[in-house]
Amino acid sequence: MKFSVLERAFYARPTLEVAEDLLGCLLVRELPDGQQLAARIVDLEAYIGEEDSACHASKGRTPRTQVMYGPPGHAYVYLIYGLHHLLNLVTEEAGRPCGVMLRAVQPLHNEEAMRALRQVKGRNLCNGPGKLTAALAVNKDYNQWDMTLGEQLWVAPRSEPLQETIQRGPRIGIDYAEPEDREAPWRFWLAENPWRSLR
DNA sequence: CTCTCGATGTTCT
DNA sequence: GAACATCGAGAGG
Repeated sequence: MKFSVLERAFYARPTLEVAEDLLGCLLVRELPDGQQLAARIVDLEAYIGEEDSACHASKGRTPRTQVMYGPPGHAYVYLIYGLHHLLNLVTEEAGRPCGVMLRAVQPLHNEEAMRALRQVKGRNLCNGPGKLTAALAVNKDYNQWDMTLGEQLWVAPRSEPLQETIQRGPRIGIDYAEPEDREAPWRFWLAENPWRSLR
């Protein structure tokens, strides 16, 4: 199976545009043993710059947020609650700290291998931001990874036009943010897709 | 089905 | 020392 690669120009656009266009695209993972896994992106959230109080970069440039200030098309992976890795894709031009966090994916290719990595039944496999990283063996070693290389971890364009309609609403789990940012409809998902995140 | 709670490590105060 | 872009187990309805 050969998957093509979204190039850097795709990510170097306004974050909300990138977020919408990423829905239905394929997150592709190549394991050390050569196995390829692929899953459709069905649920995600945008985090938009220092002025977005929900964005990690709202605290400014730190060792942790450094990668968001770098060029687009790189991965921002961090550990949350000491347990779960979350995967973001850096967007917009270098110097502007923005990104998209992946919340849920739908297994498309080699689901058995994902189940081997994460032993659960049903849609529990990857319908949450911490679940999908486990199912695809993504951890903080992939922080700053260049997603345009087309090796180990990358995103491929939609294999066919979107059938589902796109829905949007407020982001999840950001109670600490300012009300206007908490309410901003910067989460996008595919309507009625059973693989989307539960919350 | 719902709710509550504990786990665990990094970051920032 | 608190907070954290979460998850799963266990209790109860």
